[in-house]
Amino acid sequence: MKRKAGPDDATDPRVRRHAQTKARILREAWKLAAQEGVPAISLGELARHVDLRQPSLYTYFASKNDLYDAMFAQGNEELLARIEGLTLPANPVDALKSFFREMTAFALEDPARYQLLFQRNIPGFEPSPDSYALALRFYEMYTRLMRAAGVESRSHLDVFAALVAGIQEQQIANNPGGTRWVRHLDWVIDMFLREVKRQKRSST
Amino acid sequence: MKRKAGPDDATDPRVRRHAQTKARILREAWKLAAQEGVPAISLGELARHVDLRQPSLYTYFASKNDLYDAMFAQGNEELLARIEGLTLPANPVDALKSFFREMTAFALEDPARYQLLFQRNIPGFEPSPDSYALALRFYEMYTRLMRAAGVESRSHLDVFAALVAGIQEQQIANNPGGTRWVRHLDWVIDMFLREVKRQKRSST
DNA sequence: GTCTATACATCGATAGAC
DNA sequence: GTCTATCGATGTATAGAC
Repeated sequence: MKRKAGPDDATDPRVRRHAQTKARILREAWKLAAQEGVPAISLGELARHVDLRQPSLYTYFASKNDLYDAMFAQGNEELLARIEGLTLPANPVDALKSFFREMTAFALEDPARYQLLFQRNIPGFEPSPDSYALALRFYEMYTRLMRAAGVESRSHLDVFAALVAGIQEQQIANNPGGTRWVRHLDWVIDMFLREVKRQKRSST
Repeated sequence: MKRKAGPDDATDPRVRRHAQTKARILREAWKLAAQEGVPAISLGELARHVDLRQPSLYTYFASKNDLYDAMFAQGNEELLARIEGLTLPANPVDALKSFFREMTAFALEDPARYQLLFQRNIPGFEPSPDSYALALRFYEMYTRLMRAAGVESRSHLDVFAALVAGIQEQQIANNPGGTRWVRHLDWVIDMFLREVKRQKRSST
């Protein structure tokens, strides 16, 4: 008995073409975001770059927020694929360094994407629960690696994430393309782990 | 011989009134910024709050950028007044902690002001040279105190500023009104100074 | 110095023909 | 699915009367 093709059937050529155009729009949206920042994307400009009229975009995204949400989800998927694809060293400290090296490379190669995923300044954008779940998966990986390196408390997790974000943000804002800040990440990690050990020692 | 009153003469009642109205506009602009963020300030809304029509604002500010610049300068002057008004402990480390305690309090009491002064995300705003000179004075104070505490290299100054900014930004973004991040500033300072000492020791 | 009126631009979103 | 046409709102800035 032949199954009737639903709107999600990837073999339906109309569905395939729809998905392809949607992907093309997203690709172009990332390009625009890289040039002028995510908040500066306008649907009119985006439509011109994909050879469509601006209202036609609404066939693919119900609203501008929907477009942002698709970008947010895609960015998180890219990040997760890269992080989960890493073969991490057995040594937990080295694993942590590899993790952050990869994450920092990801941040620097597309600051707009980093802004969308981690700074979330974009006015009027709120990620959907489904997209946000992807972001949580990254955070869980972070906590797991930190725990393996001896960092357990929420305070320490909070502070360390803030320190790393601070370095990455200064790098992107003040020295794009360089390494003025991020080249110090390794010793900052060592410094922090030493401090955690020290606090544990002195609290007993 | 009586001096002719120029347009800067503070005794000229018209000049005084102009300055007062300008100050009132600025006060209201800060209020609006605190509510919806600096970039969301619109001249129309601002005019309504000071009981003027929107075009009348152009008597006081030549453009929106001029308004931002006046806010930027005023914010920096407030910060400098607070910092320079501190009676700092003789111990350089304690002095550094006092300095950052005051700066953090300043940041938390008006996140929009902090954003304008230190994050500078505001689209289309570029501070004038005069205003920027104020920001440099703050940075000089920072370097002076750091040097007194044994931190000399540009790398260390860079990294530490990034760490502090990271903590402050996470605090503002994720826990406004709380102390989830900033309550750790003191031990982060200690940790950093210890690390600098350690690096000096091991490099000889 | 303040006002009315308006120019001028940009933007997101919808209606409805094809 | 794409288009033209348009709505409706918002925004900065200017012209010119009073």
